[in-house]
Amino acid sequence: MFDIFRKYLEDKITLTDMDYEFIESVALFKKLRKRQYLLQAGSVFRFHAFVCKGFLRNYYVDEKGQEHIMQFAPENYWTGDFGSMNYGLPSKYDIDAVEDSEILLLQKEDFEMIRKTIPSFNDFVNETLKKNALVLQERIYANISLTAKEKYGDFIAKYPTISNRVPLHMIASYLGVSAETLSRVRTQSAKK
Amino acid sequence: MFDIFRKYLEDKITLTDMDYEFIESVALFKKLRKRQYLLQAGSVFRFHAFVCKGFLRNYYVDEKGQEHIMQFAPENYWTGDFGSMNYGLPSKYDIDAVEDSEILLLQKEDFEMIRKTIPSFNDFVNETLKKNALVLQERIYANISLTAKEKYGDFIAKYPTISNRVPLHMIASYLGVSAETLSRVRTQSAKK
DNA sequence: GATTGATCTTGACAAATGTCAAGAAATTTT
DNA sequence: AAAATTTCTTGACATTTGTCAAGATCAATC
Repeated sequence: MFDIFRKYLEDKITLTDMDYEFIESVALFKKLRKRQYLLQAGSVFRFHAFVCKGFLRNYYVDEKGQEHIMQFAPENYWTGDFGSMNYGLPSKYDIDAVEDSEILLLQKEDFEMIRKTIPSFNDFVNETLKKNALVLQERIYANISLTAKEKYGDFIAKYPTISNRVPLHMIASYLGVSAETLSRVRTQSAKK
Repeated sequence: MFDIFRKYLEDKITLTDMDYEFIESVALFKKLRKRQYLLQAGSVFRFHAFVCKGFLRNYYVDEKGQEHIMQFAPENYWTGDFGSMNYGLPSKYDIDAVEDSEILLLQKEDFEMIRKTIPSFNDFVNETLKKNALVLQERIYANISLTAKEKYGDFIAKYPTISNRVPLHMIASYLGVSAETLSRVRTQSAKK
């Protein structure tokens, strides 16, 4: 399972074998069956989670019991909870597996240690955080500017592979639109 | 003007006088009158901008000419455009002054240099990026989950000082709601 | 302090989206 | 293969939100 993570890193930065050995020595691995939780709201989560295989989702359940999907995390994506990680607070989010998955976990402290001792890893983290900010920004733009139809179009254009892998109601939840509206929007688009 | 920035940094990290001297030596300063642009869509912007005084907004103008506010930046906030900065692309956003403002600018290269030579500054950048991600996440949550009324309540609860400083139609634009709806929502809330 | 421009409110109506419910279709489990 | 579960679609209707237009209020400028 570590191979996948190593390949991911090799694609971004150059590390020595020793670096990799160290990272591997502190990495934890976890297999999740479909629908199994990686994190349940209410508990503290102090890991950086990297998806080697499968598909996770990060979502919030409101008082009415409605799920609001904050993030989709397929292979080669990171997930977790910055809030819980940084402030040691109980998480407000659930993370579970949409498909059977294999996850690599790095404890906050180990991750920080790696970041501080390997400059190129630090740059990579920085870069990743900036890219993440860009992605979030684009999502905000879509949220505040587009119609339901446009949101759906934007989503499948940006994430064709994700939209094939998850049920429509999850995309609806991610976009902040009802599943019925999304279903209508889609058949309407297909007609043209 | 540098004093303000120095105070801001002193509050977060400990640097030597030499560090500050170096930072000051590369910093640029800019005064903006109300409505003046710091950045116009179409041009490349390779600065980190820190607001010492005043109030900026970062927004997108769509094909229909509608403004969509991506960020409010009052004193002690950073603004800029990650996309343009990192990829050297023409910006899609406008940034202008909502009030007369004083801005400190750090060129991308200088900023990177500071980050790489001063470890605590690097940690600070990292920390700031993570906090930024949290803020964006919360905004996404509000966008996909709340009604117009709840969005407004959430906004004034989170940003009481901002909501007093900007016209209602800008808050509406930030929230992705029409100004009329927001006006109604507000009088309706006041009645109760 | 008169004028101008910006901001805010309100009404009437239109359009978009949500809700509820039921059944069809597809997928998974047994 | 049958049963169970999940997903998707569709209709009818309610609700929310947007649009357009007009006037009122407020603030800035000369």
